[in-house]
Amino acid sequence: MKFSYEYARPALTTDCVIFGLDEEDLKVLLIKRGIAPFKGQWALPGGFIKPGESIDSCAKRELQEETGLKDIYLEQLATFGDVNRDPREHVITVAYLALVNLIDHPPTAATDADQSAWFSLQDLPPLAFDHEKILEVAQARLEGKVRYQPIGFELLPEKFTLTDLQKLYECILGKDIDKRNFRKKVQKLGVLEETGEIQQDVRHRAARLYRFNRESYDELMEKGVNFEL
Amino acid sequence: MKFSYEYARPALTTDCVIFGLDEEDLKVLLIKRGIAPFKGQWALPGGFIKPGESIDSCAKRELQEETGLKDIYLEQLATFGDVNRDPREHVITVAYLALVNLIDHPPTAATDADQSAWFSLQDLPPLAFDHEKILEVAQARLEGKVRYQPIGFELLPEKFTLTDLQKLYECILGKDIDKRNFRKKVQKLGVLEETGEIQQDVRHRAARLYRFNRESYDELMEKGVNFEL
DNA sequence: TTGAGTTAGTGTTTTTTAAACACTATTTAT
DNA sequence: ATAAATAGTGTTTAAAAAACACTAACTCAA
Repeated sequence: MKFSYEYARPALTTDCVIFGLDEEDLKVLLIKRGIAPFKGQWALPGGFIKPGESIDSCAKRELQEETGLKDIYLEQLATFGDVNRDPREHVITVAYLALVNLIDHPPTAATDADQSAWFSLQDLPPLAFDHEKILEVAQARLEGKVRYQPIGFELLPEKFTLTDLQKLYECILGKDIDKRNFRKKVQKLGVLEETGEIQQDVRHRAARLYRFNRESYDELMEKGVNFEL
Repeated sequence: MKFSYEYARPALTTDCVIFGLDEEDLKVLLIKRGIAPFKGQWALPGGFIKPGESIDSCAKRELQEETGLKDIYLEQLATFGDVNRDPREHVITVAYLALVNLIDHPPTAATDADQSAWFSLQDLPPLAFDHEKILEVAQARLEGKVRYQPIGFELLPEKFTLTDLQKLYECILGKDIDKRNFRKKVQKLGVLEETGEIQQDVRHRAARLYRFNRESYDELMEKGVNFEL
């Protein structure tokens, strides 16, 4: 008990909503809590901010410690500060939104004994704290984001087919998209380049593989797009 | 020094970027700091969170204490937590975005000796802390917001002309808009109703006065609009 | 009272974008 | 050879956005 203050201070944590695309499905990474409160329940990865640490660094550190993920897309989502969101005391959490592709970044086991697992958004367990609320906000953000920013880079592997990309949008928006219109629109963005390669080991006609052009992609990320579908 | 913790805790504040529309111009409300650090400099209104207070309540309370404004539109903007943003110690601030119309809510003097004043966004003094950064983020949010949500209710007086509304959009977007196209588009939203009244005391043809229909407005606010201009 | 000044108010055409829609091509597996 | 699976490709129609200029109503001053 070395740190004393004149007034009570709420504790501060970061939590991270990590979305990943797994073949067909948009998933979120959860960890099973090893300690109370909510011991044994699933929760968003996160933890307390350390002295001298910025909130961004805290989010990155916790992400790596608890999931092994690093150098992935991370943006601040919102801050949740209801007085009773943590049964122990007033804990305020800054939530982050992370996107990752599961092929290039398979998450490893957590450093502490917590288990981690990917859950489909349609099939979630009950979550600790107010993490269901946070997850809802994250989903809404992702759905909005997709309409004015390109979003594939973070969720897809380096090389992907146009069908992969379309499925990504269909997952996030939760609706079917016309194949021809989608391709027209996405090609017009000018962020895709053909690799010249095609799919291997598929038992049907192989699709062409594309990659993103990093420069055009970042430019679009900056200035925004209107990508209604 | 009654409150002790095992680990150091950053202090927590809220700050508020309050935009107001003043005749022709979008303005932001600043207060002159009465105490160190940055004594005598202009800053966003805000202050420390109190024990047992949620961050939303803190923002509302500070807003009223420092500017007299209450019951105005307020949304969470983002949280700023760089270690050195406050010279005293690590202070994390949750920033809020507020919108207010200056006619119906003339802000009163602050409760403490701080002065407050409206500044045009084109003509800002140097700000305390990282408040310039926060203001930038707020402007960007406002500019984005305007494209998918109706926004006039909070910034305009109860009755207003179509030209008032157009000027509001021109201020926020920083560009001229075609009068006929604007009117077509805004009328099609279905949130305006004629009051039957016209402007008084103008030295030219008087314009019709409109008001928002609260229900349709809130509905649009909920489900979003595409309002590119 | 007349004319100059000021802002209000109003439609049409053209261009662009979105939406709807179905068949052929290529490869694998049997 | 053929059935099964997915890839790939254009055109037509409908809707939305953009460009564009004049008349109307009122005030003020000569």
